[in-house]
Amino acid sequence: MRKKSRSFLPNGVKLCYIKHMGRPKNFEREDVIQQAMELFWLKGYAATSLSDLTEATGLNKKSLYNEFGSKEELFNIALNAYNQSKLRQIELLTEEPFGKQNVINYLEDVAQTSSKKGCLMTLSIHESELLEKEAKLDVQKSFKGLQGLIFKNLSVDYDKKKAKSLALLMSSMIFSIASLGKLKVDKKEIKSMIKELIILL
Amino acid sequence: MRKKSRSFLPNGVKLCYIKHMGRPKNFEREDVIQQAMELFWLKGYAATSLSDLTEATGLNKKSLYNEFGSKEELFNIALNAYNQSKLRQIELLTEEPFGKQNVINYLEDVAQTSSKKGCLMTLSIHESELLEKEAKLDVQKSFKGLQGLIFKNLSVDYDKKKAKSLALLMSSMIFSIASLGKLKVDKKEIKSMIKELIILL
DNA sequence: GTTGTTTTATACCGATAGGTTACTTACTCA
DNA sequence: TGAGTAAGTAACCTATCGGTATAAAACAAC
Repeated sequence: MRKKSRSFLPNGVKLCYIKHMGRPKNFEREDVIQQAMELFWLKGYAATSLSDLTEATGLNKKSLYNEFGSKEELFNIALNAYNQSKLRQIELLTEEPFGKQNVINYLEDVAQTSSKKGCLMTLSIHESELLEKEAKLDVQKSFKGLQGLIFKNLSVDYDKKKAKSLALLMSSMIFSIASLGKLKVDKKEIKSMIKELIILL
Repeated sequence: MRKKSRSFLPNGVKLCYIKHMGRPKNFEREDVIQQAMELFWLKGYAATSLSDLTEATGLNKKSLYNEFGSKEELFNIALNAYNQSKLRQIELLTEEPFGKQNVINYLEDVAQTSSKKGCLMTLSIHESELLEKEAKLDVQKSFKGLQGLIFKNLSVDYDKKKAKSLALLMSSMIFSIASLGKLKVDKKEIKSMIKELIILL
């Protein structure tokens, strides 16, 4: 009888099986997010259609909507994943001791990893007229976060006013680099450019 | 008789009247281009629909197509007009004598005129995956032109290698500034930022 | 095997995209 | 005035947009 086999559980409590009921999904959520991210990154939000997404991910529309709710929500999730993927780079700005060397390391890494695909966050900023508040706030917050971290590092070496201006300059270099990437400017040239910039520090 | 009144013309040559035949247009081509430009500038190519364009310009679809051929062609023309409108700024880089002061003047003007709408060229770069060759080449050419002019000015004060890197840095600031504009960063901050940058020169 | 649950495939929805057709209107020319 | 021409209007075209309804398929529990 069932009662015997579950007698170790309190009344009303059921076993929670790892395997869920119903037909199993035949996709990995993280993979799908990754693929969607690549697509949005390449084409932007407006120009990426549901057909593009279903084609790239292998999922059909219904499954996409079951999993993510809407194109917009999927975009927000993808944008988030993109920002997460940049965390390693950002962490260069949290190394002890704080100071301008962290900023130099960060900028050199950004130049080194610059891509011909540009940068999803930069793209989103320019598309922001189409996006809902959530995505707008996301990019706003991401950039402010970066700017703040750079400011914190530069505050060690400069007075507040100068640190602020320099932080804006250094943080906004991600936009320059993203655009140069899209323009297929050689990575070597971008690195030389950054070399010149960090003379300021 | 006609012959008498046109006797001063050679045979087979007709008077070319300023007024053209048929119903006159009730729009100014330049105005329409301007309005289209503003719209593309605000929303980007992909997100600007024909309805948006007809609404903003007052022209109906047929007239738009008669005049400009297609959405893509209109965009190319608008992008061109945008670049033309930036010529005054660019001319700061052709003042005699050539030298870094020209670049400083240019950058300060770019900062001064930075807009919350960003920059149509920068937006187009990030949308370039959607655009046909013509628009791509246009932005490519525009940027190379700017970069070349800045290089020419900096070559007066620096050796070739340094001038090249500095030129890339200074020219790509238009992308940073455009993005900061879209992020609603205060113009005053942008100007302070540029103040810091030109210390390099 | 039956029942319940979840995912999948397919077909469909109204709305809108970019673009065109057919016709009317407004002008020049003679 | 009437013929010729260019521009404007509105209805229409097909394709695709983001999003859904329905039902078959694949699993767990029993």
